[in-house]
Amino acid sequence: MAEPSTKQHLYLVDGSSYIFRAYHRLPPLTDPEGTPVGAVYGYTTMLWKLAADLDEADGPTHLAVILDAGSVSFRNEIYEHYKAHRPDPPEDLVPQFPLIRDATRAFSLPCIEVEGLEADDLIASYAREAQRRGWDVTIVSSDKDLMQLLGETDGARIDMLDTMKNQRIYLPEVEEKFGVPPELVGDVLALMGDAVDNVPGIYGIGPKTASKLIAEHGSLTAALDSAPDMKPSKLKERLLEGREDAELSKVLVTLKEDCDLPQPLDEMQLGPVPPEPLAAFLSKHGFTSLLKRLETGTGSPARKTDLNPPKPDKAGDNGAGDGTTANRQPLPEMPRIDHSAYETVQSIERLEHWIARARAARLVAVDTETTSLDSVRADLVGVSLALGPNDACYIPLAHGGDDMFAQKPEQVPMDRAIAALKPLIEDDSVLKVFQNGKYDLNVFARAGIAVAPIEDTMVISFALDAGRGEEGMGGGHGMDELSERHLGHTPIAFKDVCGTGKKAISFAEVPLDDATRYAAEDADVTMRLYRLLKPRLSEEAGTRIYERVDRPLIPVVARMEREGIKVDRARLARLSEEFAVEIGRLEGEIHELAGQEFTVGSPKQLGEILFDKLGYKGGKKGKSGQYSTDVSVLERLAGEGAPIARKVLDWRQLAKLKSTYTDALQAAINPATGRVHTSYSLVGAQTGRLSSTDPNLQNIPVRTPIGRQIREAFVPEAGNVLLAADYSQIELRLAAHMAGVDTLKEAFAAGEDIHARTAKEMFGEVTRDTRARAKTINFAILYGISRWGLAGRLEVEPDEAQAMIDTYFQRFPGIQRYIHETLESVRAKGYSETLFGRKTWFPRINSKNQAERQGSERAAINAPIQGTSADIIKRAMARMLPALADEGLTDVRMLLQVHDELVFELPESRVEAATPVIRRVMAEAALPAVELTVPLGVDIGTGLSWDAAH
DNA sequence: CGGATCACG
DNA sequence: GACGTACGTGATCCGA
Repeated sequence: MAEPSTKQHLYLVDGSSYIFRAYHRLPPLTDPEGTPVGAVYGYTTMLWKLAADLDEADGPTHLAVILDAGSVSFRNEIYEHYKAHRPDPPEDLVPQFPLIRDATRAFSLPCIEVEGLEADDLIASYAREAQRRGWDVTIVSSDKDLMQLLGETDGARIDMLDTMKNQRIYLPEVEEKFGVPPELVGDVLALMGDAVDNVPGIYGIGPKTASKLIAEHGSLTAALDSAPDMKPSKLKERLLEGREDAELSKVLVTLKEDCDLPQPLDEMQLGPVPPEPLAAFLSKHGFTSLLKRLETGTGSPARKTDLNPPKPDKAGDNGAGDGTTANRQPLPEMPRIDHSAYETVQSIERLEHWIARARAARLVAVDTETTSLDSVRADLVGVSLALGPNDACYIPLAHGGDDMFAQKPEQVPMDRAIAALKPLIEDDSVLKVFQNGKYDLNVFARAGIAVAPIEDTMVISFALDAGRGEEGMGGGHGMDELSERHLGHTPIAFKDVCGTGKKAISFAEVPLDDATRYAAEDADVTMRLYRLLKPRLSEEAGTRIYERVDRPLIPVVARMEREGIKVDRARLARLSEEFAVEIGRLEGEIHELAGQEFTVGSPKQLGEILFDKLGYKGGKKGKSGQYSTDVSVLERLAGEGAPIARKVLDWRQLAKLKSTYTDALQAAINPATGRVHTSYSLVGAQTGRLSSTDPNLQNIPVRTPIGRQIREAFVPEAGNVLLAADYSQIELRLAAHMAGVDTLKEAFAAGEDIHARTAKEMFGEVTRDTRARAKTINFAILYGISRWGLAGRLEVEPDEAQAMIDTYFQRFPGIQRYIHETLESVRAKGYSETLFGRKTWFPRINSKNQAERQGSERAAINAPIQGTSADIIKRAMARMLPALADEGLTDVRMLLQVHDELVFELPESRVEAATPVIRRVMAEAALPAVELTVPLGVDIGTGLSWDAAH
């Protein structure tokens, strides 16, 4: 081996870690074919710069790219959880992994990966080998694990280069970050752990403590050995308890420096880059500025002798499905979205053609375009259909606006199109796939079309992935998010087509070519999502909840939205006025007491008035540095004789009622129906509950007399009544069943007052006070109790609260076991389950962050109970109208759902007949799937307002 | 646009 | 080095 005349300098590029960082720092570019290439572009420019540094003083003479191969390494044999909790890479990054290899080949650079070895290990081994030969080495990465390698041996130096920050990393930088020299970095890492790689470290020891300990004792072993002699402290306990974790972690973070080297160092020599494959690559992905530079030779990259000839490129055809790589979630074989493949259907003949094809396929994705987000007000503008990837069309129906004299584009007349589509959309042998089908059902309903049968990708996603969102990755079920996550594709944004804010235009004004790209793409994406998600239902046990609970509910909830509920506008207006007068009066008094005018609605100003100006005691600032002025604080001040506090409380109540209810509800009345139509979200709450928006009719006041006046404004049509049916204590009943608490089950069976019974068990006697406390404790149990939380609510010391919890567990054996078993199961599986099989995911259940973890634990205790209750009322809703119809009660309308309550409107004459049916359907809603060991009680009332029906 | 507050189950 | 104590929602207002 001849000694080189000048010093050799090997650059080792940590390709895998680079691409993750580039992805997050660069905008989401796509190439001409629609493949996301933002990270690849960053990677390409980096290689360009490195290769161009060939003749620089400290530049590379040799260069190789090292990649991770696969997701399992020898470290998993040592520790099965290693890197186990890494979120899957973002979907628009996945197709870029194979392109990294393409880019490297385009530069004719060696690209090295070995199954079972991480890039870090290969880098370490190559670096040491080069160092032995007396070469300098630069590791192009910013991975802290690699900092262990830095330093100089026999004049051969290893350093790092962070190209993103354009920063050299050497001993001072390591010292600054870890407070120790490179050879001790591994020891620090072993103590502190690494949440991203799931290296445990020692629980409760962070970077600060870890580097302090290692710096002080000189090594991990010495630090651990020192523990027994330390004076008693949390740290001492943690060190003693965590010794094994730390030793395991040390093994995990130690780099393997003696890997077999698949390609000799000499072959990594860098020379001028041959322009040919590079030009082809740059042009394919639309990197035009680099292409221009290559052609003009300005700053052209260097090249190396061609030892790694590019192979024929197959992966590039699809950008996905290249199963060779860290691509752990291979995309299905679908061609990329191609907007030019879509058809604009402008004649009845073409429409008939598409309808015939859809019939033959028996499966079609459908999407409607309208004038409004409010499905009950929306007018139909067009319909899109998709039969398969890129096989989609858009049928414009009302483009050109409603100006009768304006020039309108050629389109099938609305009535002819509706007449042609109706038989297809109503055909029970053709499955219609929607994304959020409830919306389209309402739109079609207004056009006189009753859609069935349907599938809904949004609802399927919810059955599979509720709660699954993690840091940096959305967990929603909207089309754009699903497309990003599952297809790696960003659909055209609505705002790019219609604009936003004042300049926004109606979809009816969008030119047909833009409209077609947008609308047909939505149907296309929906069909693609369906193909991907539907098979997962059976693979991941989602079929039961989807088919038996959520899917049947879609048309039922759509119908409830269309029904709406009548509100008495005059009554609300009167209330608004009364509230306004009272608010004005209180405001004057508050200003008087404060000695100045200020914005009463500003918690910031109020806090300063109360605690700084007026000098009341006990002001507590939160982390925003602001005094808290919430009810509990103001109640306390009022009790301590601060007259202003009571007035502010009254002011707040009225201001809330006026702005959120009396004013807003009047504005929400649909002029066409004279009723208020809420929109329910089927995927809003992670537990499976519905949520209600625009307006929210699930939080109409009920707890105070003044608030209940608002309920009085919810009324039936003349000759009708409102009927409210609610489950009594359903969550406590379910808890008694699920935890198998005999005492509670017996009490429910006997129809006892459950809080009173709890009081008797807990305190020996039932008084107003003990019953109230028992009620609080019952709820605390459902929500995942902590002694401090309960102490705060009951205004007792944490010790006393703990004693009550102990008593509760003792009196109601089963509860503690339920909590323990639920948590164990969620920790192991990652999700909780309801009695009907609904999953809720808890990605933070094993978090190292205590607050985060405990939060997840409380939610996980509650989710099966709240979720089972939601399943039950949903089943009742799906059965309700058919059950009533069976009794000839076709004029009962189901209007609202408020978690454990259903509200109906019906002719007064029907109350007697309907009441037992409603009661039976609700009480038996769990059957036959689940046989509960407690009865479900249902309270029913009727009246001429929602308030009176209670 | 986030925080504070408060309406509901 | 800390931390923040009850589950699940949505609407409104203030103020940066």
